[in-house]
Amino acid sequence: MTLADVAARAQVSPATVSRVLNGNYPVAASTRERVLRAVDELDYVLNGPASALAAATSDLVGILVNDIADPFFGIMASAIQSEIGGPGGRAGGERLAVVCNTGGSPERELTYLTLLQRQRAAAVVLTGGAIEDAAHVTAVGSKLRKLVDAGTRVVLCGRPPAPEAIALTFDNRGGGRRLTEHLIGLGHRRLGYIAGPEERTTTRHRLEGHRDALAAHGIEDDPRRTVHGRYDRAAGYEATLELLRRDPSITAVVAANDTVALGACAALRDSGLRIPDDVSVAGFDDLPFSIDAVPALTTVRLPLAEAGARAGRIAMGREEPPAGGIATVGGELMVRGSTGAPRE
Amino acid sequence: MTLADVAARAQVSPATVSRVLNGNYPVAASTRERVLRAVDELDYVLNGPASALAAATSDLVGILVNDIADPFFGIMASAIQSEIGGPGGRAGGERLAVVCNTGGSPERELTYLTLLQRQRAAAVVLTGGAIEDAAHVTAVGSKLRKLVDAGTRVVLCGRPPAPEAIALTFDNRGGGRRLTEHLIGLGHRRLGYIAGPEERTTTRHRLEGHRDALAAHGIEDDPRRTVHGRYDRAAGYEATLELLRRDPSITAVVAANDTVALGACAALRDSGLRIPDDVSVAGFDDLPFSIDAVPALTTVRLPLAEAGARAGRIAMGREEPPAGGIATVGGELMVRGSTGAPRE
DNA sequence: CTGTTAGCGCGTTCAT
DNA sequence: ATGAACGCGCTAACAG
Repeated sequence: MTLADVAARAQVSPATVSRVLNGNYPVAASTRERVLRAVDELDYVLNGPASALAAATSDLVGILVNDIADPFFGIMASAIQSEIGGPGGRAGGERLAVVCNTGGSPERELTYLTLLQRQRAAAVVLTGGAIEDAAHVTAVGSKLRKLVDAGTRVVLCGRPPAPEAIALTFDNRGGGRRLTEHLIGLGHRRLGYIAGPEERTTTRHRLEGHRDALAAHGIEDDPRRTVHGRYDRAAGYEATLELLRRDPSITAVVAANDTVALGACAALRDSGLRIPDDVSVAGFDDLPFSIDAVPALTTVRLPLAEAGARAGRIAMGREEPPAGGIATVGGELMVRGSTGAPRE
Repeated sequence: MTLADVAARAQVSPATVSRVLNGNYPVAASTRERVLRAVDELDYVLNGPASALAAATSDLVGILVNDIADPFFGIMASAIQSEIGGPGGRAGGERLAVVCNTGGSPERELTYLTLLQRQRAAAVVLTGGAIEDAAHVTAVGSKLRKLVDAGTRVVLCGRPPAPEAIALTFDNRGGGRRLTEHLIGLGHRRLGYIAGPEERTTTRHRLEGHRDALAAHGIEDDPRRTVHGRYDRAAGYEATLELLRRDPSITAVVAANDTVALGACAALRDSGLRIPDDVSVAGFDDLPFSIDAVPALTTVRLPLAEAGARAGRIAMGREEPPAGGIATVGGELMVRGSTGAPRE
């Protein structure tokens, strides 16, 4: 079943069928009608690889995420996809917006980029924090450059800027600073910090913000009060127990994100400590479940859906990229019940 | 930059380069070495559309989900992808496992299936509940049949069986029954039920299980005690207020899933009711956050990751499909603090 | 507005 | 074990 079959049935040339299907060319209404009817009767579906080969472009758009099971990425991916999925692709049809889960692995990130390059993807959106390993940064950078050179639009969303691409970057440092300042303002002086994996930019920036705030208020940054772990609940649980072991006098725990904060809350409760009476807890991201924690979680809201939608539009060329190719998206401090004044 | 360029540099024919890259054919070790070096030096990347066209197959595998921002789907998608992503694709390389977010829209589901058909996808995995609208069921069915006929492997994961495909289906009905039986066993007689969207199979099956349990214990199924809504927190919140309005004497609320249950908890708290002292609450799925609710949520655990992994392996042909093409995956009742005996 | 022609880059015969 | 030749199905120039 090929274009030629449709053409024969509709009594036109294959080229005309192609023009009808792609809609990028004037075709007489009556002809179009006839062709579409033939397409329908034959149940014809365009051969994607063949058109991609002939046209040297494809309808595929890749979205790379670090962890698809984490709503942080799910929300962004959903927003990106909704801006891309609509009509406007080749073949009068839709684009195939597609989410690739790297699982946080540098190798898989590169593999997916290669695969998308191989498919001649129309655009690629990379989301979330990057790995800071020098070799990997170089490798990704050169991959992105090749993609850009090949005509693929590359957008970073919630990821630090890179010279090769347009970036919408989150103000993790500023958010981290304001969050810790909020706690300091409440009177806290001994704050535990649960950071994410060491090599992630998100981890580093949020931690730097925290330290900025401590320094600005003349509070010593005791390294024993910082623990690194994964961005998941179990890590938050473990890290909190470790923090309490190292220094039972802490009055607040700042977590790398909301998921980790939930683990921290569980650990505190299991240790017989009340929130926020004994220990305050703060998260980051403001994921949907954060407001349901008891007490509700103080956190920094990141406009994930808005940023994702914008990244999607830029990737589609439907919105102007920001001046200089970089835009910083700020977070908003959400003060809720999980933080309060320290015990006496 | 094409195969021919690599061939020239390696002093061999294009055919040989193709054979080295695809590894499906004997090639002298020395020749292979030379070719691979040329590939490396030229930074050559195979043209996906061209190979797919010539070979009439592609490395693309599609995973359809109803809501990518919902961890229920994220967890399954992650497991599926991890089984697919590995080596074993064409071109000695990896497969491009790709997640498509339908957002619960029938149109987008069909669109994505067409897009994957157009790309000549190697396999497609559809996850989660299906829409019961007759026209849509027919449309999807015929689409799946065409995909199967075209050589695409189609697997359903957490979705009711269809004649066109292999299915791993969740025992939603049994899980729903056991959950409600648990509450009845605690002494509850007036149970509110928050169901999902009307037209979803998951909704219907869970609700049927609930009703089975009521009937088995001679409890009248008062229709005023069932409310339908979306599978999200806000819907759970609203629905709970509605249930309380209709019948303030209910002693338990069973929710369509954990996310909805969290909304229910919030509504009960905001209404001044204690959980489980005044009203018990139960969810479904056992998503990671459910254990962090206060009190922890009684729910039915579905082995999402295991089922996803198995679906992925079947889609790759690395595991035998179940006998008869259908396997039912059971849920496990997790009794936690959110359910208890009714007040006096 | 429509038909004709010539590739797009690769896999796969068929030879050797 | 390797090379030559053909065609996969479609799009894009170029005519008309």
